[in-house]
Amino acid sequence: MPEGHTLHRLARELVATFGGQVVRSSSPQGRFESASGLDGRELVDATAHGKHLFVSFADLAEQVHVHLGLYGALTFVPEANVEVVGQVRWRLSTAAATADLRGPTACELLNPGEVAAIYARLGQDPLDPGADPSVVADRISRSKSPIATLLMDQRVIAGVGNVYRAEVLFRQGLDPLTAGTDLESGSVDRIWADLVELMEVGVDRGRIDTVRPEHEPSAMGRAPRVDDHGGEVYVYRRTGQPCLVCGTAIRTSSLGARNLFWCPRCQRRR
DNA sequence: TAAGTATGTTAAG
DNA sequence: TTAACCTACTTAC
Repeated sequence: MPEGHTLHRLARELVATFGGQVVRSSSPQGRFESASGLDGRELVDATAHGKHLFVSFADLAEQVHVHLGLYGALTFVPEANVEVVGQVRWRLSTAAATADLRGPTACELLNPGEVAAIYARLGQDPLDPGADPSVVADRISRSKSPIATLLMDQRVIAGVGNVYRAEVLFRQGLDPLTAGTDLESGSVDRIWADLVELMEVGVDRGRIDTVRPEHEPSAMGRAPRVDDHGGEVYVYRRTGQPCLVCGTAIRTSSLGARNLFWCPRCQRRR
């Protein structure tokens, strides 16, 4: 679930569900000690940058910082008095709704300086309308690291995870191991534009769909297929299966302890 | 019941 | 580069 689009969607849902309302706040699991200090306060706003979520309350300078990590989740139920199931780090609720946070890497109350420090170390977010893609292009064009590594580096681009990385490289026809310095001019701009498009779709749908209409399995005479992660993709976790465009078996390897997926025929070094 | 897996990040070696 | 961490779910034994 948690690449950048997920956090932006959750920020939107938090505002829609609790914005401007006095909320109950608790930590059923007990591991978010600041939760009780937020009880009875008005939730003012929730924003996301990259994979980080920030929640603010009336008359409180500190903000709650949430990072979902690999398997954290924030789920909403349109009811009050919901039974606690499993490990719930933070629960927000009103008479009309309950939100439960499970398994986050981070759930902490941060002062303005600490929040600023997180923003300072993050790169441009494709989902931020004010983002400056030229900063990203400069940085990538000067790096010898593989484009696959650079795309996942949150200091360069904030919010891209393993699925968007694999999919945008396929859509751009790029070999994942191409060095940043070897990318032809304009490549990074096309990657950025594609990420903006794909991630905006991700926020709207709550899933990662990257397959163009002409390559949909249904359009190719095959049955529709949706991966466990909940979207329709070209290469992510499709190891050994035929490429939706050329039929070549999708390959996988490990790069920096993360799984890499690509089509050896459609994705060439240039 | 245990092991393995996952869309992530940090700190230790 | 490796291990550790946070949780739920699937698969193996």
